[in-house]
Amino acid sequence: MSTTAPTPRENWSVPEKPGLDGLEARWDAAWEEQGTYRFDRTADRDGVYSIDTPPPTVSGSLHVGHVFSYTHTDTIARYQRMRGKSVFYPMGWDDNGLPTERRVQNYYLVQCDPALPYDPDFVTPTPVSERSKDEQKAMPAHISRRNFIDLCNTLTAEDEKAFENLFRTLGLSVDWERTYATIDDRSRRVAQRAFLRNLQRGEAYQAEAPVLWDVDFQSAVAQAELEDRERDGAYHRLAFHGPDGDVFIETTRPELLPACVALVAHPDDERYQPLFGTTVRTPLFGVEVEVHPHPLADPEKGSGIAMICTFGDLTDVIWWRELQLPTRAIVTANGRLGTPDADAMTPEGLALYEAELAGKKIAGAQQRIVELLRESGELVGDPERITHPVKFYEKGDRPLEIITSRQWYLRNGGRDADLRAALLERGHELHWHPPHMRVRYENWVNGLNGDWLVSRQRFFGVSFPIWYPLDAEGLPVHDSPILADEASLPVDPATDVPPGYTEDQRDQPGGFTGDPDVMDTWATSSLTPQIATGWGEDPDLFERTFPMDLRPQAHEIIRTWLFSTAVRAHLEHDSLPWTNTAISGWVLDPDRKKMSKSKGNVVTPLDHLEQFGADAVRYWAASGRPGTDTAFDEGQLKVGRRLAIKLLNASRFALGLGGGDGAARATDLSLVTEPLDRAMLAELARLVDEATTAFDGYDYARALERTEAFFWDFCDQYLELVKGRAYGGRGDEAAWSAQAALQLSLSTLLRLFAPFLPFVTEEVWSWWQEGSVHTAPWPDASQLRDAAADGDPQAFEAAAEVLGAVRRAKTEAKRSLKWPVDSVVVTESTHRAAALQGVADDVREAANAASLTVEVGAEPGVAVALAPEPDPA
RNA sequence: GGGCGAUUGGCUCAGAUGGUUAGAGCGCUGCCUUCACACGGCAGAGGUCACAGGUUCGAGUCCUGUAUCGCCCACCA
Repeated sequence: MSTTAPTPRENWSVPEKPGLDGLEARWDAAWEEQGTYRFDRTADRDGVYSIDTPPPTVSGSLHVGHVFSYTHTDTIARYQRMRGKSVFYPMGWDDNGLPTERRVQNYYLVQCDPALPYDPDFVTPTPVSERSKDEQKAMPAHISRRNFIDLCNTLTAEDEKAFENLFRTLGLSVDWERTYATIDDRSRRVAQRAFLRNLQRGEAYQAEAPVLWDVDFQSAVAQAELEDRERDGAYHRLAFHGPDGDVFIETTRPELLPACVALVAHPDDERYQPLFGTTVRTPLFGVEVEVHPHPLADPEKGSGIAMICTFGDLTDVIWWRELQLPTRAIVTANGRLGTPDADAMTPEGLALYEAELAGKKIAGAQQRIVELLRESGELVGDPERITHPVKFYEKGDRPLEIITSRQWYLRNGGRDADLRAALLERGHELHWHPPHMRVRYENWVNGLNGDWLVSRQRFFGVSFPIWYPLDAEGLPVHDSPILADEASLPVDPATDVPPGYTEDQRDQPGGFTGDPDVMDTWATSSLTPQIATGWGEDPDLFERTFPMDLRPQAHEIIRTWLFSTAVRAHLEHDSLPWTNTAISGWVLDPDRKKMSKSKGNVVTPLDHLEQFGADAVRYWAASGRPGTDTAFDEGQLKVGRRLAIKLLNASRFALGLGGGDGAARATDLSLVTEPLDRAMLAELARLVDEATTAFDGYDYARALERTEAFFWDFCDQYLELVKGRAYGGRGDEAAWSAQAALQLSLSTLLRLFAPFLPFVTEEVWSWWQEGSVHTAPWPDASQLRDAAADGDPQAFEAAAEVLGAVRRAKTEAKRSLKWPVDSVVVTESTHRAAALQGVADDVREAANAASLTVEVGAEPGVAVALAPEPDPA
């Protein structure tokens, strides 16, 4: 059973001079007022299409990349809506975490000091950018944690407004009544509830262990947040002293010599086999360290024997753990050398260390220890300069250190083969668009080297809903944490009191203390499906929307966001969080570099929206293939704008016929009798099939490209061919056929374009149709085929070819296109000649020809005889 | 080191399961102020489909290798 085309109104109103200006504001307001994109929660799960919209980091800048990928998702949302789904399309704001903290610090020039008490009279500072030059150079003001969080909330509220404005102008069909923020109460409640359940099922645990540590942020960071950066370094050749002579190792971290706990070489390395089990003395400090064999030691690297320090890199951690070595940590949380374990050094070594190295920053310590080693003769030769990859926190400025601390972990398969296999299987269950992106997920899962470290030593984030009892000495008993009741969530353990205690017991011996940490931002973001669908908050909504249909996101955060979300849903619901994921590419600048703020090549989208209009910007974005990086091209904006204008004008023509009296011919498809009209509709039916297939496969770009190609052909060929007849040149019935075909095709084309050009299509729709084009049904090919009946696409093709030949003849003769033609003689094959015969009158009229004859022949061709120049006399 | 993707006219890109003279748009050139559109229309020039082999009657399209670019991953002392 085919759906019929929407019925036009009785009275049409086609503007004299249609334009694009102001459409965004007008229709955004109308859609808001009419609730066009409101989620209909009476729909059951099968009738719903739910989208796990990426919450943009609101502390970041508005970026053309946002426009790009959010438009892709919006085209899918609009398509699904027109297919009759109730689209659940919320918007989240990611305002939680370090980027916000850092922005607040810089914006207001403040620093959070958790030791300070809350100041209830605190006044929001003037933004730095509005201060005088002198004031800008002032030191940051120290403020309490709660005041700091207030500032974070103030600033993110402003940022969120800017984002919403951008997205509204862009025409995202988001349900703006369904927004959330990753720091709001609901998100915090969900994050804390999920964590408590992880803890109760044994999926979350705490451990005292070496962790990667950013010395500037003074926080642990997770594997997923690392990046390698090439840095200059140098191999320093150091002499260790053994009973049978010196042993030489090479190191890029000589300042960690005081933290050296052993040497290590490959078990098969004959050069060092005699040393295994013996001890050697470290340079400068004279500490006895044992020489161990271990297969991870690479005989090819350096001198083939390495010093193990606690801790220079992740390999050190493995060796330390597997060889059960002692700990001699010297790097402190703030990136300076601290006090070593006195037992681990000779008295002379300790004295040297304290006099020369203790308290120095790492770089200074390295410089000084190299001087000392040179003086003692234990540095052999000159350091050999190299560049090598060094691990950084992706948002950090200094290399990561490894220090030992107590942290919360969440199991993610990094230490558990079964869980890892289950998560790989989830990756197979998920439908990836494009499919090859799954490999990145698998690479990541297979490369995990530990569980997910979820605690951060920061302030603006979701707290752990945990307290610890304090023993008689006032020390926390970490092994018996006090958990919050689910009903009390969200809690802030710094201000809320755990069950069974009173506030006056806080931080008192025998009392309690709150867990001071906050969760990793991904610990909240990994729950966006649960947050958006009301898990544990609104069971009815959850039932109708979870697991969600689509997760759109960028490829560089497959390892973080996509993976962590899959982990949480697997643990909590034993399911995928969504059935599809659409991975968008990046926007590149014309030099094919990824656009980024630091490179200063970011194009701001607001200017382009203003200059070219939202539909044009969306056109450019939707031309980017799924998962493909796309160069920013202002030329495409012009093309998009031209398309939108063309749509206005072609519509004005199609609807303005017959005196613009609003004769709704499209309701009576039996009116379509002319072969040309039927041929065009037959091709249009094919287009609908193609666009539908493309959209079902999440290939919005293909749907757009095909629709656009058809439309230009429609304008350039069909409209010209049909014009005379549509005006009534050959009688009412012939005109009605054209008018009905025009109305049907326009209705179809507007709906095919609606996901891409929501403003101009809605504008035209409003001239002659009831309701919104965005809630109209997606075009139905079978209805078009009914109207096309015996329509032969070849008739349209042949007509266009002949018209082209006539135009060429006129152009070559430098005549205007309306120049009269005496005769056109077409020679064609039998079938094409027959097809052409049926549309000959349309072609003759469009060519302004006195006669047109079609002959059957072996040599196809078109002979055009132009009318002669009129006699000037 | 492992993997993924890309390489088509000056530029930005299409070319699904291999099949007639490789397509658009921008830019360029020329013409046309035509009653939907000068925020326009019509037409034209312009391509050894990165390179080298191979499969096939036939390859931009499949296979192998090479090069360049981008990205992801990896326990680089």
